[in-house]
Amino acid sequence: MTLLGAQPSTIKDVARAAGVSVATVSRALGAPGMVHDATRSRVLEAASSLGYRPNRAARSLITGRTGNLGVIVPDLGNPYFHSVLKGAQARARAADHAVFVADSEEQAGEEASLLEAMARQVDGLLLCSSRLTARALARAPIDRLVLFGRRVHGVPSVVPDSADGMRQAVTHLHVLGHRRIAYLAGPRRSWSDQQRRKGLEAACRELGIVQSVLGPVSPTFAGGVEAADPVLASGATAVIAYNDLVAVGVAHHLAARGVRVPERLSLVGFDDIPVASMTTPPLTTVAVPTEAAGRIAIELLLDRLGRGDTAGSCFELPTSLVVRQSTGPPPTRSQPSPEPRPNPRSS
Amino acid sequence: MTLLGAQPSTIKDVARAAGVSVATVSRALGAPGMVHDATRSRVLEAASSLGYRPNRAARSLITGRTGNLGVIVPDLGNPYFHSVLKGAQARARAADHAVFVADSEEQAGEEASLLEAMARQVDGLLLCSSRLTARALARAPIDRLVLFGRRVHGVPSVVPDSADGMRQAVTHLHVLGHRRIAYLAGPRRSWSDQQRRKGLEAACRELGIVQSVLGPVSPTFAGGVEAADPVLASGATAVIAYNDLVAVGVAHHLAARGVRVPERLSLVGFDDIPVASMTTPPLTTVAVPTEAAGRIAIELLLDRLGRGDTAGSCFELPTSLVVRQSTGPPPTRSQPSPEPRPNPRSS
DNA sequence: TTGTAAGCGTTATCAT
DNA sequence: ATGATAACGCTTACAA
Repeated sequence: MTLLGAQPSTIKDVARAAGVSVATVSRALGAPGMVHDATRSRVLEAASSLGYRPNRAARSLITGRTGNLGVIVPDLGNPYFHSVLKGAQARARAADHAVFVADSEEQAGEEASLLEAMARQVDGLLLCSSRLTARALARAPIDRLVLFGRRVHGVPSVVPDSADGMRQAVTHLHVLGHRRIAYLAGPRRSWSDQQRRKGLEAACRELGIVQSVLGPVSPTFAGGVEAADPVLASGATAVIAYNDLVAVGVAHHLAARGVRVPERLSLVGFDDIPVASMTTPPLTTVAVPTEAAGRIAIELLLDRLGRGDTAGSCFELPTSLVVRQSTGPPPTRSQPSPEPRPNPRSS
Repeated sequence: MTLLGAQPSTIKDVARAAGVSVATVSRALGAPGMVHDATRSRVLEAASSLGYRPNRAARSLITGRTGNLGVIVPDLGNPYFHSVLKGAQARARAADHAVFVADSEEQAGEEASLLEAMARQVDGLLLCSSRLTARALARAPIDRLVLFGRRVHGVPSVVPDSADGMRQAVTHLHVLGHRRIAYLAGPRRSWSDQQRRKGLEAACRELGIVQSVLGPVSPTFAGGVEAADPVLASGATAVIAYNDLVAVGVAHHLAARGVRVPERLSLVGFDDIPVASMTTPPLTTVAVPTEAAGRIAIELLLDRLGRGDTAGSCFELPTSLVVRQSTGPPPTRSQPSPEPRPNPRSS
């Protein structure tokens, strides 16, 4: 038990207590193979009885390692990143590394400044959905980087296979009978959005589906609310949203107008964040294994710190369609749905 | 611009470039009043042209300060803590401190071990909704602690005024005409739950309202789903849930059974997490200024590091009722609502 | 106002 | 297998 106010004991104290030199203590702890078994157990006992904890600063000063990892996300309030963070944190802690977390507020400038500030305090950095240009990334003040949700030449990365997820979503809708699908696009510069568009086009071409792209909209609940009317006007019988937040926004506005989902319009989201299963009806969505992503990204980072031979590697995560209740067959002509109520937003 | 691969420059390099001793460089940066103006500007120029950044480990070794703060939350996946974290992170960064974050997975044991692990690496620690006993807290391996969401004698803390929030909620329901209210309680050991119960009892006694306490339930969406039927059976015309997650769970199950909110039952949540405004109908809830809480908690912590005279202080945050659409007048006898559909969970 | 030098706690190098 | 000792980069007495 740690006594309050007592000075933390140092390696010297342990050495004295065990009757050996500090070098031996250091070895007993760090390179167990280099000391006699008997000596080591004596040292270990002394250490634990004194409650000895190595001073990280001192260690860092000489090894050049901090034992810290950093994670930068565009928005700590976005549920999509929570489980990435959770996975990252868990994996890092298992490797006895602490995790710094910072929020770039969706701004490239802020991200760059964060990068600068953290570079010296961490052994490696995980950048989630980085807003930085490939150029800026290449001249980052730290080269032990791993990217999540973005692929940039020469930087190891973990990305969800969005294109395949999109293919699954489109196929699901096709099987249900939909022939006119709209995609509610996210930020134009978003790498994920580009992947989703590619997947959409490929799948629609293959299945002979008419697709239209709406947006881009803000990748938020509010963005979805605003897009609901245009979606309805587009004539599509099903809409795939850039992400769950947008889909939930669309569903919310549709409910307020008395438009039934999925009877009148089928709705698919992306990411499978917790709220997707809490709405009425629960949202059909393309799940991304974000917690695993966080774990794997840190794994990659730790690996890179060790041998550093994973420079350009890219780990592609499988995505999977979670079918809930926001998708169904398209409305039939013989069984028309009631007229939508007047738009509550313009009243 | 930072060149890749170049060794980071040290205080020695700066001293050489400026033609002064390392001590002068150190003072120019840390105690501007102790060096000649001309000298200082020469040093500053040299430092910036070399892109000098002090080595935190070396500084820490001598000052005993790390420049880091830690935040421990019970669950990184719980939206309630996200904005606390966000506020904390922002305030810390403004004070040039980095933030470690860790997830105790709702377990006191894990929290204690995290505390142990982080104690030496941070200057201070913010514990959110700590699961530790007052005893364990008192003998923590670090005494620069601030608590959020809990009040413990001798430890500075930031807490929402839940009792008052509860009073506002009860009053709101009373004005609408409700005379039988149920409270869906959270974890028995939760400090917040105890506050809410107190507020409930006081307000109900004052207003002459019949109250009943249901639960405790798990403070999650699933907990709410499970509690929905008992709530309905309780005969109350309005229910206040331990938190928004529970309220949303109740609403979800009620919707599936065809029970209308608020026509048949009024529903109030706690916390005002983002999902509260995304449901249909949007949730009436007691808002807690969590982001401000994070900022203030860090403020308190920084203050404590400086002079250390805020030992037992407690900052009580105002709460405010956000009236949305899940509350309304109680159903009248003359206008009975339709029978609920058979329970979908048992079909 | 400035310089010199002694440490901070650890690991790593070189002896033994 | 073990010990003595020099670094690591910085702050801070103490001297000048």
